[in-house]
Amino acid sequence: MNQVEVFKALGNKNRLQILNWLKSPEEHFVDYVPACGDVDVGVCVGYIQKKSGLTQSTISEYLAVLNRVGLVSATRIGQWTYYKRNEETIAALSNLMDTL
Amino acid sequence: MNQVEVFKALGNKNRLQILNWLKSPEEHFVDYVPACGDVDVGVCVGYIQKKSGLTQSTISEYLAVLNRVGLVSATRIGQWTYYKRNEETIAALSNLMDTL
DNA sequence: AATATATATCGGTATTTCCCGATATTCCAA
DNA sequence: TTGGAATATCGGGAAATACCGATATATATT
Repeated sequence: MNQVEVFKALGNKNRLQILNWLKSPEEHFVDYVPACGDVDVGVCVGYIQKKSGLTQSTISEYLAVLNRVGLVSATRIGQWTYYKRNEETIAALSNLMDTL
Repeated sequence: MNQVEVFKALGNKNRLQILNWLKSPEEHFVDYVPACGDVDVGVCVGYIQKKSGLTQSTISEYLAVLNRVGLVSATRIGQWTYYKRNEETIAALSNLMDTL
């Protein structure tokens, strides 16, 4: 995990917001239904885009940033890409903060 | 504490480095001596500047940034300004990470 | 094959950040 | 009170980031 890059990714209110929304999709996304039955793959780009009010390209870019630094993971299913939090990285970062 | 601003402050390898050096000044700064007897006021700008290799103005600016977001605190004594980690903010951030 | 939908990528402008040199300010010492 | 030392602030060029619209790509439907 690249600390500096992770912090940069977190240094933006919209990305921070997205990360927060993804904590409880059912609460934040009206139309949300767990995508693959029992396997939770997260939330598709379109939902996040609508809720954010930013453009599709911007959100796609932001999700790519979060994905690149490992804060979320992506799953492509058909024409949708689902993003969900990568709790491992987030936990690792949390631990790292204790030794910052 | 402004999360976004704190993360921005942390999203720079030099500032992250400084914060790390300040964890154990006696270990990182050759000439370091606790400035005010038993009261630890931290490390003066000059020491940090020399170790970093960056210019005086840049370091002064970086320390101001860290100070503004509450990651360090400053104490002016005579012609020196001493900076030390603000463990309260750092701990608060660490806790906040758990609920990120 | 043609079309529609979801997402990614590209190109661009405005803003911010990085880091510098020069200058100002503050305090101390002679 | 003049000079020197430590730090802060100012002005700026280069690079990165924020966010957009337009276009490309991939998949699904007909």
